[in-house]
Amino acid sequence: MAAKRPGEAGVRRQERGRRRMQEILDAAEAVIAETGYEDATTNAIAARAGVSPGSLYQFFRNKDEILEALVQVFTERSRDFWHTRLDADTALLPLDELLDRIVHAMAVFKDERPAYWVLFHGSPTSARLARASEELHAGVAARLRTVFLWRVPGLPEERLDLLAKVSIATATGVFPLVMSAEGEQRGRVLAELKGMLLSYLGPVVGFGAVPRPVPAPAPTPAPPVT
Amino acid sequence: MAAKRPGEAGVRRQERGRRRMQEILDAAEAVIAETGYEDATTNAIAARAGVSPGSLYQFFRNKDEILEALVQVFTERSRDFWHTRLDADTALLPLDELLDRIVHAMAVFKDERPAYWVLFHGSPTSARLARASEELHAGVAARLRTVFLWRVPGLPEERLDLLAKVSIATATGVFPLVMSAEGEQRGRVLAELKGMLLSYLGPVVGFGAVPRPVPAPAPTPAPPVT
DNA sequence: GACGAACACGAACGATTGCTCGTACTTTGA
DNA sequence: TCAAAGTACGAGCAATCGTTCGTGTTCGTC
Repeated sequence: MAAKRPGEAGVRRQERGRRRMQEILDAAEAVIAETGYEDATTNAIAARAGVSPGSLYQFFRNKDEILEALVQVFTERSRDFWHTRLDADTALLPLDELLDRIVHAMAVFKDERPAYWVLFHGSPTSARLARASEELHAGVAARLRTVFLWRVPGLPEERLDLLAKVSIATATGVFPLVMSAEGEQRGRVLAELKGMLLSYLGPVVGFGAVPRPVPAPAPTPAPPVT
Repeated sequence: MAAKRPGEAGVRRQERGRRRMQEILDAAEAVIAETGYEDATTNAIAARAGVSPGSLYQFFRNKDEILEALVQVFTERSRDFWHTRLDADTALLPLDELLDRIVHAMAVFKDERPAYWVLFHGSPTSARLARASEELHAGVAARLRTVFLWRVPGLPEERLDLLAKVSIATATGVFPLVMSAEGEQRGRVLAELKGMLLSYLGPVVGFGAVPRPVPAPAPTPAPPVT
């Protein structure tokens, strides 16, 4: 007889089980990257993971719970990614160079993790994905706020939030255009995106390099690096 | 016995039939607006139209053909909409005023035709909707190119195209943010969008009002007004 | 008024999908 | 060593959805 509900707390996962969960999440990522979330069948995910459909439900209560777990993984991964790429020194660079790095990093991350992009972009027309993308956006927005704050220490919370959100929304909107462009054209579209963000952000966070304002302790505590 | 395949050419539609087709399209629009395209059931559309599921297939071969027809309707509707709102005189206004009208018109159209927005925004993560949104974007892009050309007659085709596409992509990206904002905040986000487009487009198409360049005949033939 | 075509109905088919269930093997811990 | 819990299987259930089909009604035309 089955002992306990799988998603419930109080299930003492064995080593083998934890490995399986990871395999399933990896499979889900791959399938989602190929077919999109709505078309990613639970059976397809199970097959991709080399596992029977039933086993899938030993670890996740339903399909949505897989999405949730994946979003959590991506949130952490994205946080680490941006933390290493957007440190205090980088933030103080001339704005165009900073944007260059950000936009370039986005492209890299997108190529490396296609499923991330699917969830990150998850359109507002799909209720299920809307929450996932919101969560992923929030993670990036938090980092952007910190970067902006490094450049302009006095910026009020509300303004920071708006700047970050609008910047992300812009990039989210333009990026499909970037990815659908071929060869040379892609660079040109990327340049437009950078130019747009530059002229939008410049007047607020400054175009040039920013001098170290204070030798005081860091404004935000460093997160644990993994 | 059933006479002919319904979607096929050579079906002599009666008055009643043409009315039914319109009712079905209206129903599809309403259902899509409420649930999104993927979740818009053919049965739900039929029920909404006050028609049996079978009758639906008297007029459309399958669900995708309904989408196609709807896209076509929207393309025409959108063309008329922007043609009346973005005429030659409007195009020569100071840029910030022009943008004000464009962005405001978008919001109006979105409120009036929620389903249009669903298809227009159709994310690149859904293969089916991608084509639909591309088609709708193309329609708006054509009008934007004309507007830009009115302001800067010498602008090369390629540049025009890029400007139009990037502008639309930006608006597409930021608009969900606009619509999710409440009350006062919405105006603030809209202002950001306008500011961004202003600083992006200004250097190319000019910030101020544009004087009538030539009293020559209109550069594009006026479309038939309905 | 009669014939064919268009219109209309709605039960039900076939395919798909998320998920369950009965069963059996493996690991853990006492 | 042995029972309880964890892991694994895969056939198949239940529900949904797009679509078909047999039948009956209305309309256009002569």
